[in-house]
Amino acid sequence: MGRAPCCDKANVKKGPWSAEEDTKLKSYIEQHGTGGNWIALPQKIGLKRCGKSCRLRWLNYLRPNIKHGGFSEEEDRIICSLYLSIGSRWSIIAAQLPGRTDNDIKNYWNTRLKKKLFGKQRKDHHQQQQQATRRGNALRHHGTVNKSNSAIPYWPQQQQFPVAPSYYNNMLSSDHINPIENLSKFGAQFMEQSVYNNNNANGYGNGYYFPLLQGQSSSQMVDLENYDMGFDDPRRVLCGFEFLYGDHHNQIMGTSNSHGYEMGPLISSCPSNYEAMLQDLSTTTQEYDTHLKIMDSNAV
DNA sequence: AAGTGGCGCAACCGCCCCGCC
DNA sequence: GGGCGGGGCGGTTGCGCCACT
Repeated sequence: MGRAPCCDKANVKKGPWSAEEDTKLKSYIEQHGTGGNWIALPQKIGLKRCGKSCRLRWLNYLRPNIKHGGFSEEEDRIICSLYLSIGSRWSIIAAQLPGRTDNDIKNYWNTRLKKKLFGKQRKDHHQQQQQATRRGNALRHHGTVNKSNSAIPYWPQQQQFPVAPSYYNNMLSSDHINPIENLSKFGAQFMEQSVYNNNNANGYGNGYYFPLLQGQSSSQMVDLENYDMGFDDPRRVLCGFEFLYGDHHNQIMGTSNSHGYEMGPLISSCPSNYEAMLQDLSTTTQEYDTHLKIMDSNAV
């Protein structure tokens, strides 16, 4: 047996709120507060709405100092880093962004930011133009940007490497977070070790994964024997995603010892089919190098 | 002009948490 | 301690708008 509904579903109005309903709800709460009981609130005001609906309307739209749309780069960055840390706990993320609601951030993530970060399959130029036009129109329609911004290009395409296998999770004591998977989602690049060194003479076999360092293209070889940069080496960055390592830094990046550099355990093992996944990638190394150059030129 | 598909957003649904009795 | 019920939350859906065919 399910629990009783919070209101009489047959006698409540659903769908978009009218201006009159908004006014009623807003003026009442501003004068009397919620009274600590949302369920009873609509009856007091004379609204044929579910209490939960009233709460949602107030929190997401009517309460003061709410911002809609127009997310800044800084807000993007905060959302991304928090999402990586805590996942889809939108209320907590929203608490870090004054004026933003969890619903707004959730929508923003699902409709735009996710695409920006995950990238999409490469589409032909025509399709990208189409999407840019449509998005610009949509933004104009909702009044979030002015016309001068309507021609902003579609989200840049992000090179996608397959995510690390889930059994890495077992190697983490704290929680379910899989750093490689998450870093990959956010654009961090990992290269299969055999790309750099095929002879395995140093004890590293195929199927080991290196973070692709900033400014480094997949065509550049890395000499494992001399791959001994310290933790403070400025080259040791993952295209700007190093701030996302958190507690898993050593597990990803490994440690230095008297023999030189050792990859972290999360990089130094993988299932045999991972290589096959890599081979299935349609994007070639050349395309990726081009992508890097574009990123570099955009960064200037 | 009509149909179609993509997109973004508001709102709903249903589950879980937690305080109260 | 256990049940109840309101609040809170994340996932999902519905709808309007627009461009394109």
